[in-house]
Amino acid sequence: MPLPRHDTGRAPTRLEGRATWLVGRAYLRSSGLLGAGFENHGDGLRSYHYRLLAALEEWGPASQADLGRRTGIDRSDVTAALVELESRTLVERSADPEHNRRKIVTITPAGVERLLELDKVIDGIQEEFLAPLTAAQQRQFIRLLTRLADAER
Amino acid sequence: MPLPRHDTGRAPTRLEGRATWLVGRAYLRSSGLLGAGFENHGDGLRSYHYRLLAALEEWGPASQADLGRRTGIDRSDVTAALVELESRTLVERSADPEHNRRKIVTITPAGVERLLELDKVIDGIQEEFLAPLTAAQQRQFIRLLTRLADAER
DNA sequence: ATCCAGTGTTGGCCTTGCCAACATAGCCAA
DNA sequence: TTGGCTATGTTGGCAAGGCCAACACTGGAT
Repeated sequence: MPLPRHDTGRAPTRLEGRATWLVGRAYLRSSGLLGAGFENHGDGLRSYHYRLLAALEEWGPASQADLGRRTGIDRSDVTAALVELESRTLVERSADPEHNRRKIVTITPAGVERLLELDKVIDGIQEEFLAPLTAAQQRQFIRLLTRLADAER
Repeated sequence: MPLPRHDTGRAPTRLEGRATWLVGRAYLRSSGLLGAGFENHGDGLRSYHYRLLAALEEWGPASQADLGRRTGIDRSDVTAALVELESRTLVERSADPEHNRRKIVTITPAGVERLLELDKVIDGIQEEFLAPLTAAQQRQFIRLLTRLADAER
């Protein structure tokens, strides 16, 4: 999958030291590893699918709108991803009996199974991604990163 | 300036703690801030333009192909960005006398000026981005990030 | 003289995150 | 009860960023 090159040459020094630049490069590596992981072991599923399966497994059945709100995925993208998941019987969609427009989405046993497989793959990628750091550094990195990721703006 | 929402709800817990997820969120925040900065003070220039100006200022005149190799930007995108920069007279392109097909790109005084302005904007964004961390944490974060960003794979 | 590698350009593709419009369903108030 | 408001799922599209392929050249190397 689209994995950036940056084959040759270093970036201009005014970029090299900047946090935003480094975060971009780290993200590039991260998403490269994830992309490769999904490609090799994901059977065509993408990160959206994983997120939705995880949400369903953790919070139980939900409407598509709820799913979108809680995962931060747009309604339209939720629809598309669920259609895909349903076609693989990893998920079931049924009409809400008390609200005919709404659909209740449920993860199937096969969906849970697939989710656990993906978990393993993704855990492996975490190790690979963090490999350049010692265990203590990894903990520290995640601590700092959490602060930054959750910041107000 | 596409800035993600994630209005409601936390992510599933299996995502929250993972480094790749956090890096993605941090990158989202980073690129959101950068996008806003370019939008407000960038006069329509984007990150490609900044990278090219920076490369030209730091390494001096270069051919487009060299520029692409050294900044990691695709040849075709280099062309498009340079056309834009040239139309604002931030850059000059002239035929290489000893290789008629090649073009030598040079940054103009106005280009340097614009670059320095953008530098200020981007420096401000660094502060904003790193604000949740103490100064010591910021140094540590950048150190760890550098290791991760530059890793082999 | 011929082939090959490099150069700039055009045009296209894919992915991720969005938004807008639509038809429909339920709800609340007047 | 009727009207309006909001919520829901769906379709279709858009934009930015990162790519690739093809093309017409140019200059060297063989």
